[in-house]
Amino acid sequence: MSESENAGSSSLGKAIHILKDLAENATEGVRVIDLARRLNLTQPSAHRLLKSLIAEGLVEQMPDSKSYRLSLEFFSIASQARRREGILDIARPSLLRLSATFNDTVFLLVRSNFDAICLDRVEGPFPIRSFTGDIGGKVPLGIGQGSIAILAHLPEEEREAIIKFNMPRIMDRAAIDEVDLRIKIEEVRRIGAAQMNFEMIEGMAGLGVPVLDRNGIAVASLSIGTLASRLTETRSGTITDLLKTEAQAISSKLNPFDPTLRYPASALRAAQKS
Amino acid sequence: MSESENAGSSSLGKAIHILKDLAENATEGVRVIDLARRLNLTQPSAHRLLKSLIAEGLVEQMPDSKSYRLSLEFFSIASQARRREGILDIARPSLLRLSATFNDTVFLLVRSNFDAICLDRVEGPFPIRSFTGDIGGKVPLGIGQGSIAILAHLPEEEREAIIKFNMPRIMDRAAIDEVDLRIKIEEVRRIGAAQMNFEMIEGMAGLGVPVLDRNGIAVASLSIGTLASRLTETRSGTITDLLKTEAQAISSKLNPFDPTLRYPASALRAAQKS
DNA sequence: TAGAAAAGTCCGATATACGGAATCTTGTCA
DNA sequence: TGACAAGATTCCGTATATCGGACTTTTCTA
Repeated sequence: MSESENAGSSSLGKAIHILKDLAENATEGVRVIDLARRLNLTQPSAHRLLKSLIAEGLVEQMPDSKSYRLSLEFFSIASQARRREGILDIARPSLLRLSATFNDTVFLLVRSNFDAICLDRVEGPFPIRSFTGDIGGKVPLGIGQGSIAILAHLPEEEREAIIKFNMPRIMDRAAIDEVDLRIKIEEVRRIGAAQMNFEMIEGMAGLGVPVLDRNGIAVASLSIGTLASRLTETRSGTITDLLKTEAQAISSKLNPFDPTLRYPASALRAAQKS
Repeated sequence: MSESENAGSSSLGKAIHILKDLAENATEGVRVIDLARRLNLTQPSAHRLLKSLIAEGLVEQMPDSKSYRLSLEFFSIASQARRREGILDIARPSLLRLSATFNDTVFLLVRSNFDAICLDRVEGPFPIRSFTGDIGGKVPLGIGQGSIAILAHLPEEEREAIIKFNMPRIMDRAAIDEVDLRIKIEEVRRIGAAQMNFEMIEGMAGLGVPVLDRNGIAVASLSIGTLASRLTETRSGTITDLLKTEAQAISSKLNPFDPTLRYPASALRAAQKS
């Protein structure tokens, strides 16, 4: 809020802010008044917009309470965006193979502005916690091995801009400062993989490699999440090799005419939110 | 189009129609002019709305061509809607167990208006094709075993309304008429599971059971998708039993205060689209 | 059961979205 | 390669959809 000049005006902008707010409170549902207060809307406006969103099927009112929440229809519509990149179908066999081989959970992350988004994951038998969480989960570039693997393999100029923008968000969520991050990135660039160095989540460990496009720029990453105790010195070498092999296989199948995920312009707008 | 009175007016409505159109053409991307023609918009309007959607981060313009497509940000936002029901986390262990036991792909479908939406799936080693497809996929209630399992265990009045509305959509996608469907539903109600009777997809077979709430009304279904050759007479009995056991386990863990997925009012609006 | 808080509705003023026309850009064919 | 066509983008005066204050109805709470 505060000095946002023309961002939230226009009914469309407000409606989208409502959707984002509902997403953040997806489990409990949201009352009109709280929504209005949070987004600086009048009650009538909030109500009217919610009605419109319901008419379009993106929102529904919870049967018992009066609260509103996102509809599954909305989820279903947006899920189509996942197919956007051919990479989902290309990578899935690799994920299945890797998960079966390691007996661990494997992630496919792709870059989206200043974040990495989990496009797919195949679960191993061990329960794990990760920064990205489930499919659709988002994490700033720089947090987590899969995410760092991408960040480290972006063009320098872009990488610098991302570090600058993300550093506060990173320090907010993980006990790393900029020096740590830069050392880590250098190491990742050297060995072509992000190895678990410090446990960012208690008891958890990860290992990620970038998926590069024809220009050597990262568009995605393959990573595993596992118990720290399972990522021994001896295992991690083999795991890295296998991840790299699959990443290479995916790279070679990517449509060379598929645009890489670059967002020169929208960087501005992303800076506004969050 | 045609006699839509106030549905598509209001910039919000138009913007949402754009999002839906972009979702349908997620892989290729969409040109302004095609969008405008399909949605009966003027070119400037389409363009202006797209710009607004880009400003909000829901849409992005493809770097090489001028085409527009949904952003991953949009996908990430909507993914939160998946957590809406506690059922996702409750059911996941069951899915993992079942998939490991059968060596086949297991689906969790939930009801959404006249459709079933795939909330989760765990893949087995055999490549399969299904009506619902991947997570987020949608199929009319009445097509596919998991979907029929839900339909068969809804209150009679609601079921009739759904059959009436869905029949054209069903005949459009599967070689079934209303008599077939009603016979099938009776059978499913009798044995509490939707067994593969006719191959709706060449070479594929499925088997689904409903997940009931405290009132005995279906809120979801567990189903497996497999090669027809793998669903032998002897296997299907055991599979049905295991599915039922897990479905029962899920039912008992569902929060009894969680509202069931009923949509009495929004049925109207759903009838307008599609 | 009364009082308060939230939900939902109405309506006139006005800010905002609309689309025709003009301009710029991209693609195509001779 | 140049010139034409189709599409993308911008401009701007006008019509209209949106806005919020005030009001009614419903739900919560003590």
